[in-house]
Amino acid sequence: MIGNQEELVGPGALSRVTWALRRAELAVQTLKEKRLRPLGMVAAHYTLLMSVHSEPGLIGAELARRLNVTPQAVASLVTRLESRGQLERREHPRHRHVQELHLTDAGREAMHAADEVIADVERVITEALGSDAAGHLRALLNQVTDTVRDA
Amino acid sequence: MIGNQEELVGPGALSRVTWALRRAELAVQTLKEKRLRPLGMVAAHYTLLMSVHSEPGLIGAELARRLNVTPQAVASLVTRLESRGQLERREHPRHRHVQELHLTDAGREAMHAADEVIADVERVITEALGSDAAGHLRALLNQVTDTVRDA
DNA sequence: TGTGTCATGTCAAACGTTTGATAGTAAGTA
DNA sequence: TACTTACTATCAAACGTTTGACATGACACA
Repeated sequence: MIGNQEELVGPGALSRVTWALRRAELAVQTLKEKRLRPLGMVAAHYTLLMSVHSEPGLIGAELARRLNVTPQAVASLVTRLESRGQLERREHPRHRHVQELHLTDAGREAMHAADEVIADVERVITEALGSDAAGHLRALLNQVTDTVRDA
Repeated sequence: MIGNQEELVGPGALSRVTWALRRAELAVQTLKEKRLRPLGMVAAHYTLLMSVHSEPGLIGAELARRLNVTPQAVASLVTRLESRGQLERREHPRHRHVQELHLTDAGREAMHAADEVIADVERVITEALGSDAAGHLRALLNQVTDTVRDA
């Protein structure tokens, strides 16, 4: 019986859910980057701008936790976006050396342009699957996230 | 109407399938790394060993394509795994300066140990979802991959 | 028999991230 | 008030990957 399992290790591993998950995420991410490139933007920039847009005044450390990256990575991105005039740091009203992040008008504009591209990618997927299956997929993915998060 | 869409950009973006996909993949990957660390291995090593195991004699360039990384990244990993004695490069019988990759006994052992960990992560997920939903999820993910790949 | 074309593998440099360490600031506590 | 404790932000170094360029070797074709 052990022998059977041994022989199935190879092919079995390639048909795992986590493998399909990795491939799908990689494919989607690659497409996003490709579509975003003409706008002079990468997915990480879009994600950051979108996050700040949906929660204005977010601070760097909190943003790092939401995006699952290190604070330094956020700082690096923020510095770049700030130098482009798309994002600005403001002093936190209560904590002096804490910085709130806010979008500038240019930042909002860039974000909306990028969001159109991302929304289109989303649309391609949901149309191919059907809105019913797409909703099901989203629910299953969220369940995976919750399951794995406390494992 | 445009106004309505504008206001929905923020919250809408966070409920997208591609967002759920990213979060799930990130969570799964993080768990894998955490479980693999005690074995002195990272997910990239496991993936490479598993690929070579399932297709012995694979060459570097082909491996790079399968894993969606650059040949240089593969070479870097191969060099490390080779120095650990888990992988070996052999001269391709027909093409002299092409290198076939083969697992050593130590490599097979390490791969199996790692696979046990990965299989457990997979099991946690499939049990939480039920094997029925897990199969459905895998099918949906593959459909996403195929859809996005030629878009 | 040359010759062009393609693919593999390697080197070097640039880039972005993580890890580790440090300084500054606010809040809770003795 | 003084003193922890916790959190934020920043600097410096290490690490891994990508990008670009190059040499080698095999195959197809004139």
